[in-house]
Amino acid sequence: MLTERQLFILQLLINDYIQTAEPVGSRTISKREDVTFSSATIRNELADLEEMGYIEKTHSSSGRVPSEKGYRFYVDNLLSPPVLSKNEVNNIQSLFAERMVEVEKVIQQSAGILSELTQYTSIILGPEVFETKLRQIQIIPLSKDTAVVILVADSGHVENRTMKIPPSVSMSDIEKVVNIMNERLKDVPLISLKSTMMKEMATVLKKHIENYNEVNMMLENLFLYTNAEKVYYGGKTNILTQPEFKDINKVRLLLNTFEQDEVMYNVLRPEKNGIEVKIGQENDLEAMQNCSIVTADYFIEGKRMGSIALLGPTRMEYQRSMGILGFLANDLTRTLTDRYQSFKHW
Amino acid sequence: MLTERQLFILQLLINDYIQTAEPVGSRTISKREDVTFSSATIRNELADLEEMGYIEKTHSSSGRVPSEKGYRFYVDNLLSPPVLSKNEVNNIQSLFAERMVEVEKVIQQSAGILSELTQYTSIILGPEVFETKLRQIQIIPLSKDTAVVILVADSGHVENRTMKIPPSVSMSDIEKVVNIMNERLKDVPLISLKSTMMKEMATVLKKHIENYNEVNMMLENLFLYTNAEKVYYGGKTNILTQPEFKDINKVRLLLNTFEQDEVMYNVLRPEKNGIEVKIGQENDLEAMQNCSIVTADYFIEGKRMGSIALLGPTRMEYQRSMGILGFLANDLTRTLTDRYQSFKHW
DNA sequence: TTTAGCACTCAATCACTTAGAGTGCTAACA
DNA sequence: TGTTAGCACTCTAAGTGATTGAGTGCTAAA
Repeated sequence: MLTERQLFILQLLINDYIQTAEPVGSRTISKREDVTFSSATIRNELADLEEMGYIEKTHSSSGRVPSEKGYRFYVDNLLSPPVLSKNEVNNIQSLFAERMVEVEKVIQQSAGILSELTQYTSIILGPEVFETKLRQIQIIPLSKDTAVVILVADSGHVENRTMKIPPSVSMSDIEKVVNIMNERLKDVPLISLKSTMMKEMATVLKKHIENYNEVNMMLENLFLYTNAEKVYYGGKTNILTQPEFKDINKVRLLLNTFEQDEVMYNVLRPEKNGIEVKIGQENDLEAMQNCSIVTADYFIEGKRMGSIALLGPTRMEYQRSMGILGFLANDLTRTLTDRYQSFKHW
Repeated sequence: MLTERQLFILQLLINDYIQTAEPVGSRTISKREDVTFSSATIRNELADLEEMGYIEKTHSSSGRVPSEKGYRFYVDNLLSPPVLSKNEVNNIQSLFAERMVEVEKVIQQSAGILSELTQYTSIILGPEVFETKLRQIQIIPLSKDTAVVILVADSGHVENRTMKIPPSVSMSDIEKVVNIMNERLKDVPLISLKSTMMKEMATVLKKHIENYNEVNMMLENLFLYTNAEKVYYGGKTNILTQPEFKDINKVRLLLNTFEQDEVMYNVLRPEKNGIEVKIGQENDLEAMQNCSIVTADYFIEGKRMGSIALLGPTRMEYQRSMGILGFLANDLTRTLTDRYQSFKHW
């Protein structure tokens, strides 16, 4: 168990290190005005804290640096509830005051604000297709053997893909299929479009359509990609300003990871509700083992729709980051729920 | 005027420097088996070449490095017509053999291949809206005051935006507007949609629509953004492996530039036809003044549709890059023209 | 005109020193 | 018994000087 004083010293040390990125020595701590005991006492305490694994030395005569265990303890036990500055609150609220029409834009802007306020990299996972439902499906022919299929979701999200039409399938068949789809698939969640289609439509299609097999193949291809959520970034290169990223190879590794959406999905899919912090090695990805990620979820009508995150060095301003992130997640939840209800109850 | 031998030496020097990234000395050159004269002779020649500004020293007793003038001369006069290896040709052609349906995908894959073959960063400017024409316009209501507008171009390109509908405008009005638009705006190039609309539709609209002013405002907003071409990247971080990018600030500057599409449009819009090379300071952007860019255009039915580019250090493998780029531009032109014709003559 | 030879320059590297920040330990003190 | 002053010790960072080697420019001879 840690004594009061050890807690205090650990807190001071981590705060100092977060600011300076330099190992913190006993003298530095003792010079603070709210510290009454001497550097020698602090040395003793530091030795104990080190023995317990909360702090480390970079070399035998260096100051101390928080270990990951130390950060974990700090985040779990030593943070006071975050207070946002007026400026920060204004910044965020003026964003939502704008009442932008497009969800994509709201999210992109949120990412921008997050990274601007924190100087870290912000990552937002767009609303999951999970909950959005099909509003309408349309097919527009482009040439004798290609057409564009357009799916409109009730969230206003539009997806389109170009597809090849086998020669054996006639345009009137296609029209029939589309009509049937619009009847049967309306309000089906995008995510289960494929399975619902296979179940619900097979018999109907067989009855009305000549070339059932070709059509079926075509439709299978159409819904092949569960077109996953988009990942939005703000301040992608902000993280490069951190001294821990002077090594260009780390940078490359990280930036490459950013490009792989599938990988990022997993990074952002939090394991528990609320604000979650992953510190250093707690991240599975090699590229992120010098980083910490703070994630929060946003909701629509109480259902989790996506998440927003801040990526910084392990030496991250956790308190402030968590505060800003939580606040924005709330506003995002409120805004999107409002909007969704206006769509739904229409 | 340069003598034969000076040309030869300059060529050797640049080739060597492109490979090694190290200043080249007279001895290094003299050791090559196709060099018959001594290092002392080469020193004299190097001194002359330096005086003429084709090469530089990094310090008073260092080997020589090509100047930008030197690279320029090299590119303009010393390159033999590029020969692609079988492997390279196969790689590129197997890409186009796939016959992907979506233009976006073709382009994305091209970017991938380019960066893989060259280890530089590839940048492709998607087909310009310039030549593609409107095929159909659709409006799908989302709630009582919002709707999604979908524009489908004859290239298969789909654009959509969500818009607010003023309360004074009725759904039937909207339908009328859409009908009129589909009549009048079909086959109008996307780029001139707005102006054509203003000219052609004003009188018709006034006649048929009650709230002409509101509707007009709405439409103006709709076409406000000339939704510009997309920029595709391959190997965004490849350039970081080059030794000239060990400075993290240069990296940041460059990567930030990549994020700004509008800036990149100008980078990629070439001044003349054919394969163009911009070396170092010839680039306007500060972030790219250590870089060279090779650009080539691709065409549809003889009309320029976009460009593809390779970004590397000034010490770039110009000959190979130009070869690969030109070859791919050709194939892209062929593929897209084929496809476009199948759309157009349908 | 070419080349061998030589003096000279400079960056890079290594060994060495010094300064300073930090530690751990011990002994004295409250 | 907990705290602190004092001191020896450690290690890094920064600076100095010597050495090496790759390179140059110049000169004089072939």
